[in-house]
Amino acid sequence: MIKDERLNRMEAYINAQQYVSVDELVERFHVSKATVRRDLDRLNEQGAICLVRGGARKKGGIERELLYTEKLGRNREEKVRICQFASTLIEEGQTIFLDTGVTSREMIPFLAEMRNVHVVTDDIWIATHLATNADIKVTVPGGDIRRGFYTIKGSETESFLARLYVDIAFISIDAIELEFGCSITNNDEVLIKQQMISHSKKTVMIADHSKFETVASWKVCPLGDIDLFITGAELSEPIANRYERCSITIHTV
Amino acid sequence: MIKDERLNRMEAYINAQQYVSVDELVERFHVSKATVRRDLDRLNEQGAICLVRGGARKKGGIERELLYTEKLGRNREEKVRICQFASTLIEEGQTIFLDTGVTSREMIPFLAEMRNVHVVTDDIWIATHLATNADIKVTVPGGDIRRGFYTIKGSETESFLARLYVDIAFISIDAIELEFGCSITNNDEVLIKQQMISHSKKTVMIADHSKFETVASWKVCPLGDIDLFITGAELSEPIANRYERCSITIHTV
DNA sequence: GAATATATGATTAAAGATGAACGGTTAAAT
DNA sequence: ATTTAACCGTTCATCTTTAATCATATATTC
Repeated sequence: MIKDERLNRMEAYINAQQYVSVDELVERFHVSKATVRRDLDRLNEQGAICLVRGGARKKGGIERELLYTEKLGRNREEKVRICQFASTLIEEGQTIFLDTGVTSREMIPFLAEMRNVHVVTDDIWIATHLATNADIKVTVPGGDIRRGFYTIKGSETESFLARLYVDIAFISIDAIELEFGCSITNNDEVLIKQQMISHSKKTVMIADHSKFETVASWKVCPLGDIDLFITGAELSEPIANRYERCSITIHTV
Repeated sequence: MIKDERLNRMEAYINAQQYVSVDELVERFHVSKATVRRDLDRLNEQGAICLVRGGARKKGGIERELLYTEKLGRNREEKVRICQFASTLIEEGQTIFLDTGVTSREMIPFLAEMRNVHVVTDDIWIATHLATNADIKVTVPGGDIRRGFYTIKGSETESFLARLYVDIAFISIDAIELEFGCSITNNDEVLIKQQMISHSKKTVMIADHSKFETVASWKVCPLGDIDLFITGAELSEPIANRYERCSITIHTV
């Protein structure tokens, strides 16, 4: 086994077991005590575990896992704010559609705190994480997986969503512009997004401020189709005002 | 094998395995250490993988979850053997169904090395991992997620699978017994498994030896419905023979 | 077909990782 | 308080991995 792999597994093992002795690790990883100690030292330096006499102990809290995701993606902190507000719109007993995308992922922790909510999502990454962490009903449409993006797509997806009507559709988008409306780079998802926009009591767009005043290849809908845009306070005042003047509702958080 | 193909496969293999040593790659691709290193360097430059001492690691966060199950799962090594053999049954251009379950998960690395194969699975954990690691077409049925098990189920799933016919269905099961046949503990999945068994040219059961000679609550099908059972060599000779005498085909690995 | 570029495998020195041994330290048992 | 056993850190010899160089083989280009 590669050293790096051993370190990773050791960390995972310690986290799973709460506490492990050096001898136990020697057995499990087939290395000498000296090496185990060196490994534990290293994990300790990284702040991954807690050294104790005779072995190591799991470090309390989730701070490390957060570090991972924190690095992922631009404007993550803004996305969290957007989703926090978005989640307050959801009421007990409602069915919501959660569109695929990295912004939508930030909804997971807030959905995890809810109970009587039914989430339909075309993102298997989100579905998988909701299935693990949340105690709510999760449904996915059928279809083909778009590699790397975890998106379910295709005719099967479209016919599934055609039969679905939800209370709120949370849609994410690549570009927002007054003239061209909402647009995305991938043609495959146009029909799906359109369907969810028309098959929902309320359509909410979750998009960080960088999406405004840009245009992508494929038009999804005019801005008027969206009931509410949620974006970060980073969106400049003049731009926001210009949209408001065209009767577009933007909520900045 | 030409260089470009080797690089592609190497990348897929590393992504599927999480960690791979230089020696392992030397074995697998029949090239020298020097070449493997050069290949890894190149993949690293492209940002496709992550170099570590002794080999390479999948880029991005290591799937901790996989590492957990790897250690915690019973008979994992046997399951790997079973899946390795099972994967050899798949031919170029075929569509296969891969049933939900921990055994099925071990198919992922072998599927990751294939190209022209279409996988349909009712397990979003498997779908997510194939979407990340493998370069093959993946399809999921629509339906509700069974919490903690990552299984897609419900009437939507059933109607989807009713419209599907595959070359090989790889089914996993909780219990196998001569009289009662194949059975599972969860009623929800009975119909789905039945549908896949009848809607496939060939039905292959992947089950570790501990499943034999046990009975679970819900009958799925008689043993005769299964074309081939694959299990570990741990299955005792007398038991295997008894099944063979009843015209049940068991392949032990 | 010759010249050039690219790919591969062998060799080797330097860096890194490992395991054993030893002495000092700590914690528990008496 | 003393003893005892386990634990920890250090040092050093050994083995593994890496990176660089060179020679050979294979493709490409003109």
